Amino acid sequence: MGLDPGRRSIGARRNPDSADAILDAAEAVLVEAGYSGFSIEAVARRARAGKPTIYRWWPSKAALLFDLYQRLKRVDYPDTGNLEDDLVGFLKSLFSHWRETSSGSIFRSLIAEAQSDATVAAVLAEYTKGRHAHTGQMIERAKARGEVAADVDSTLVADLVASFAWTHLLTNRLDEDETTLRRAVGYLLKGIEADDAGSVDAAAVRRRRRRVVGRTTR
Amino acid sequence: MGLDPGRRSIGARRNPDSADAILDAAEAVLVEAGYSGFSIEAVARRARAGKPTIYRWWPSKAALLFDLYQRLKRVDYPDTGNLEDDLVGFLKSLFSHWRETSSGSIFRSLIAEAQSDATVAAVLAEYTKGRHAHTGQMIERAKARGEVAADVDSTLVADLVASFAWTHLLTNRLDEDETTLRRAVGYLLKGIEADDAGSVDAAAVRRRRRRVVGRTTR
DNA sequence: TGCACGAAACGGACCGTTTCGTTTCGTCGA
DNA sequence: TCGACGAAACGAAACGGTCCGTTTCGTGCA
Repeated sequence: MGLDPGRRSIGARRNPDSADAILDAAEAVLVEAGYSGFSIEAVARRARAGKPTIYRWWPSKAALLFDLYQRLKRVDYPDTGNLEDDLVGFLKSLFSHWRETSSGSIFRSLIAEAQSDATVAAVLAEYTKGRHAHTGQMIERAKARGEVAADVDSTLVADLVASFAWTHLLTNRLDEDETTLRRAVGYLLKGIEADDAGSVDAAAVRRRRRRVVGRTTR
Repeated sequence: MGLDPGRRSIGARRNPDSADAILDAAEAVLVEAGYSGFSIEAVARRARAGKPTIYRWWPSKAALLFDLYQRLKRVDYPDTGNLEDDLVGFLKSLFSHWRETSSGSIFRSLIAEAQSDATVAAVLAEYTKGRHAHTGQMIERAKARGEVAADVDSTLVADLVASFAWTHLLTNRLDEDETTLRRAVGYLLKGIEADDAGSVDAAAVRRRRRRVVGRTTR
């Protein structure tokens, strides 16, 4: 929370009831009216608060959304000793959290807001960097167990996983069943290439990489 | 274009110059002022057109954006005979198209707009479904060549590839070099799991799939 | 004569800010 | 110990501004 930055001496303190009422109202407005109906005026009305009070503590609509999101966000980064289960568990946890709380709407709104406000984009980038680090650790653990190749870029893998989650959030597809999640994770872990004949050994299969420069046709 | 639906008899026809001027102005405004500055008023001002003229032909800001996007969109779906090259080529083509024309800004705006307007979301979903079909065909071709396992869900793979593209668009990361793209595609094609010892054959490596039910810990 | 056009204006919503009177709460002196 | 004082936060109202989507008007083309 952006509380009490430049307090000098005496005077009334920030009213925590008011702050709570505003956050509660913000969440309610977002859920009931959606992102398009989410305005500072609407939040103030609902919270029976003055607009200046909101602007005093939150510099922008996005700051309010961020506080709102962090008030809810609790997602598991499982550690089962098996990367597939870790990733599937993470996605399941994230999707249901987004689905069943207002977190989904909030995060969607933040991403949308970031498209028209560079400041929000920067903060969001910082935030997701931290999140990717968590996911990356799951992969690094698997690497340490010898489950994942040593030269794998765990940041990039985390990026791929998060991308999947983001797009499904943005396109209202948070209802994927576990089978689909497991399949998607499976592709990432084991690839989609055919096993060829059973006689060819693994290394050879993977080494068969044509580096054709590939003039792209229309 | 949403042109001339209920024309009855005589009278002045739609002025194509005006339509072009509006689309040109819309593109210019979007590029110069960004999505936050992209308003019907601004477009009308720039095009020296009346707002009613715009509203007459485009029911919403999003419809204008769609027309704008389709005026530019030309992306390659390469067919090199090798899936990795196809996918990398596709991503390269898409990223550079988004980067070097106004397409990127336009599509970003469309996605953002879809977050606050269900109609736009529906149209966008329809559109992307068509695009995924194109990507899916690349995978199906590879399947026909025996390059990809027969039971792979090509729609889901297309979804993963598109997700990567979307997030990079939305987070201003369209400048990935070919190496990174190739790596990302490689993970999807070949997986990230370790090859284990060189002695183990491919099928065995891939068959070693632990289906642990995996109680997720905190 | 019918329709598209540009221009102007409409009421309404929201923006971010300012003004006002009130309330809350440290502080300091009596 | 207590009450006056002042700084700061508060709710309410109003500001000028922008944009929304619509209506009205006069002009011009077919």
